[in-house]
Amino acid sequence: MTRLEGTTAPASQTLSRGIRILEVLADARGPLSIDEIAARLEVHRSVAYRLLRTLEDHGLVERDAAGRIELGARLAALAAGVAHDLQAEALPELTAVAGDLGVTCFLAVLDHEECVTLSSVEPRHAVNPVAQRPGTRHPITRGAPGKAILSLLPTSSWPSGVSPELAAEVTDAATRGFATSHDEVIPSLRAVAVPLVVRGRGPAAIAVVFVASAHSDEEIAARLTRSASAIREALGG
Amino acid sequence: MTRLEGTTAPASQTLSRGIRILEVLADARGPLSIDEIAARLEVHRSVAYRLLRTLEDHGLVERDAAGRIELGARLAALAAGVAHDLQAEALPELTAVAGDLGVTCFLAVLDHEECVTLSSVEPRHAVNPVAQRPGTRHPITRGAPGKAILSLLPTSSWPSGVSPELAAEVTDAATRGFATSHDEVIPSLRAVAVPLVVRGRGPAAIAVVFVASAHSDEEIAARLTRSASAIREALGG
DNA sequence: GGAGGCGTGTTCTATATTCGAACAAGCCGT
DNA sequence: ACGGCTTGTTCGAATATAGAACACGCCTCC
Repeated sequence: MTRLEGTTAPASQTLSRGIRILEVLADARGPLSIDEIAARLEVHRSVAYRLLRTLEDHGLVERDAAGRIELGARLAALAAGVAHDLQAEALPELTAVAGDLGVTCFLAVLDHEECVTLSSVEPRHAVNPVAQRPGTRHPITRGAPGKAILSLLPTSSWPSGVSPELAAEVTDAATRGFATSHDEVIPSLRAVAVPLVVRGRGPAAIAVVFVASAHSDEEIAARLTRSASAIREALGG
Repeated sequence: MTRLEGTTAPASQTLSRGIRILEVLADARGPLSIDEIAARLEVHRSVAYRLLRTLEDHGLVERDAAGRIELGARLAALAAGVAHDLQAEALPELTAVAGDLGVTCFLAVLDHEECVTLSSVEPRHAVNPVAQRPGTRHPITRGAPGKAILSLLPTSSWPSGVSPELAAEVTDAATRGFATSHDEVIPSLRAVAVPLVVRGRGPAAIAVVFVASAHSDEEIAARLTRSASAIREALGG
């Protein structure tokens, strides 16, 4: 097979296909047969078979009772290593905020043009536990944490298609020091987020989501800012 | 390079090396230079470079401010797809248990001979928030969730080197329906775990950890068993 | 009972892909 | 300016991979 993109950038075809298997499996949200995987990758079955064997050897995929393929638990162990020090320092703070304010509190980081939740802590009787599971992704242009991160970036690296309203909102967030969202990602949910910059690490944010809160946005933001400072100082940045 | 294991099992060398990069990075718990990665893999620098480029294209690794390599946030998104339905159904139950009993509650699954935490919910003011982060791994022979999972397996698939004491404890757990641990994984912490079997999926467990609890082990186990049943029924198995 | 579909797993050779050396170039300290 | 440390690029050789064809087990449906 001829490399498709082979103009300037050398890349490993085999590795890329292996990773695409993981992406396809994550996208499918359920087990897939080898043939289905091969069809989605547009490769021969024997190729998919050999790649899957290798992935299975490393625990990145597993087989269910029917012999079909699904993502392996080892991936969770790998993901725990993402921004390890940041997660370790943030988790106690997330827990404290969730407890103090009675809301879901989470840590999100920038990934290309998306905002990915790394850690999340729910208060007792969370309103929507599934909403902010680790791994949740949203475009950086939607939601409080995305806008908080956007307020850290120079406009030159903003994604294309940012509306004037959003731009105004982000500059507003930059001056206030926090971003909010209302009915933006999940209906009837509100969120408050503050940016978090740690030395040598990409832009991040800590945020809370809730249906209703006894506190004002400013009070919540002040609490989050305190935690963000604590995390930043713990990591020496 | 000659394939080392090439007796009966064909495997992809390139993909395997790419995955080993991720393992090395997770193990290092911090950013690594390309040369360091190449040295640990025992491959030429240019090989590591091309593999890293591919991993970076897919967002599985990123570069920090100094140009060094670390695990990418996209991994967290992939990990969210591991046992997706199980995690989705379990999370509300974990939250309820953590709130009701005031202890950390988590979901763990079997991965080869290890027990991997997938989801975890902390109560307010958790005693040791870092202990049960998603991705935490322990040998299946240590800790309450491991022993609960062990009690589901036939002795033929037990790991080698199970002591008579452990065997007795596991059979005891099988009859009682729950396993416990005390000072076993983390000093001065106790844990209670119940096994969780879902149709077409590998053995799992839900568990709690605490320094002290107002409830007896049996009461906690009964509460966990209720949640396990609810999860199992929600997944139709 | 046997044909036929659908699934996994194996073997094989040509060739495209990968390997790995040698080279180029930036950055920072002394 | 000089070494030492990086990252990034080029290119031929050769090896690991791609993909076809085949073998097998397990269903269903005629």
